Amino acid sequence: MPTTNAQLAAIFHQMADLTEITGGNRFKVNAFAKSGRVLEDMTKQVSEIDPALLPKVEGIGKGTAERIAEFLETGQIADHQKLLAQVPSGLLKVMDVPGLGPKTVALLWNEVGIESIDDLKAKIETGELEALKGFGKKKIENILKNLKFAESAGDRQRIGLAYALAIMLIEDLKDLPSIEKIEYAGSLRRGKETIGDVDILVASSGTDEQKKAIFDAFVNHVAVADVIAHGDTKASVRTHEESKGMQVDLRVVAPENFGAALMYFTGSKEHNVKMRERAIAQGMSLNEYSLSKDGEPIAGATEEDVFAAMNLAWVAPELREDRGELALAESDELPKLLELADIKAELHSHTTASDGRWSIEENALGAAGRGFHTVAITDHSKGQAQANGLSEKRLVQHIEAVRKVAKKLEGTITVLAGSEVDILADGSLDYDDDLLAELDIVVASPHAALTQDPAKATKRLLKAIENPYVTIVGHPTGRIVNRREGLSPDMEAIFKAAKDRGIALEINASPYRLDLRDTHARTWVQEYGGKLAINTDAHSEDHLNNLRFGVVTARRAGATTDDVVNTMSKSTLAKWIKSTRP
DNA sequence: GCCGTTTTCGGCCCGACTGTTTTCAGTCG
Repeated sequence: MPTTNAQLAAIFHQMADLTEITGGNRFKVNAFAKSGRVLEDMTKQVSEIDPALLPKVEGIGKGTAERIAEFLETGQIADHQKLLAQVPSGLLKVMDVPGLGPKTVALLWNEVGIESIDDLKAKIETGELEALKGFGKKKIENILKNLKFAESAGDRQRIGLAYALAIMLIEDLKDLPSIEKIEYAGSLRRGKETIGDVDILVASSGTDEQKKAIFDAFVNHVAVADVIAHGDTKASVRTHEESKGMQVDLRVVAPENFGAALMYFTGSKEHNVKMRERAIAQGMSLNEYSLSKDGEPIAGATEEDVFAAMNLAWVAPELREDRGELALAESDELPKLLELADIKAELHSHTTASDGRWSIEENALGAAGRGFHTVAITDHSKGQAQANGLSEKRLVQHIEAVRKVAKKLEGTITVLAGSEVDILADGSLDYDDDLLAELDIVVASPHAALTQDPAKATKRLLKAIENPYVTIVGHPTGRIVNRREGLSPDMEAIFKAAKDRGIALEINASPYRLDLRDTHARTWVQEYGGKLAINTDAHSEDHLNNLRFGVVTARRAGATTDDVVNTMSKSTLAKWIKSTRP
């Protein structure tokens, strides 16, 4: 996300929090938060959008448009500054402590003068909090526990970790008697790159006794460190450090409610709000149990039932972000999203020649084992010395070795000799064109100088895209989820140039990368009609399992099989690669 | 503050769990 959009998004989120603490209009709070969310999702720099069109963007009205203009002109927003002046800055951190919301924080501030986390700790120590109305022993104990957690735990975790945790729990619970269905929901099901907590939903028509057994198994699971809540229909736990202390919520519902519950817990929250408003407009009401009319349930067993009863096509979870999906569902114009099984080629993978942990042949057979018709061996170029990148001389030998394996495996899988060639800081590539011409396919990726400013980054990537031998730009921004921001180039300029060249931009499927990210991929596909390449960047067999994360990211972008080069038939793919080269 | 095929004014989603309550407010998702 470009810096300005990120700054603005943060300001609007903060205005929402501050307005909440000061007891402002709660609908205004929602509106501020919505503006923040919309800004986060934008690919285009807000400064490049015609100010007259800005209020037309859903979630941004006259007020927000004016504030954005004010920020672009002066670098700050007066209303934001006014709110900041009213509320001690440390209070916002206090609100981040789980269990402490705006009402409690305001009370702590107004009644005992707590203005920061340190104040909170001190007042608990002196026992002043116990005198407050509504503050019992248990509540204070919980605050202490949550303070500790807030200090040690990170925010959201990468999807790879959350997915592994969810699958482990589901595997360990699914055979309990009376469990009819069990699925993960939440942002994990929507395929977001990071997950706040894991939601697991169970359908059961079992006895109270059997349901109790399900919850008992859950809260006593070996991965569980702490039980946060444990009721008759719902339990929440915190996991051990191996799973980064992630929170997991388990919910058990009757089978006739499973679909409505799955929708509810899959979210997003914003999508759900739109669905409920829509139900009301149609004279019905929707909750996590069913869609009902005049108090009588009319749908709930499956998601399809509920959507159909509201005259909507079923919306894939990845699209449930309140980005216009309901309008498309109403007119039955939702894209037919690509599926994991549609992927038939891996176009970016490594071997022991550079930093992979498997041979050329193991790699090729691994890809063949997944049902792929083509694999490209793309080891690192010489600039990646720490990854044992190939010198020109070694690359020539490597090409030979790949061709030998290719010949041996003829009829099993097509093996392409390629390279993941470094895009150097100035945009030149790490090998000369003469050498690149010898390869079947070139993935060009940035690896170093990932903190350069946006203007330089844009120039750098544009120069690489101009190279006639580049077929795919690999992990275009070089970001690492939750760790490194990576490049923030002018994505629109990149898209335009890549589209003109007819090359593909990669969604690197590693849960550490997911680069392009969903919002970029969405613009690339929806607005430019650009081609995506979804690659695992496999350094070993198990990395091929990451493909699912690349696919859900592409699905979040609304991508169909037509948008993704890895879904092409063998001959079409070969033709397409040729078409990108001189 | 945002929004509109019942609306440019007057609405704006819904339920479980907890802790502290003796009937409910706050938080969370």
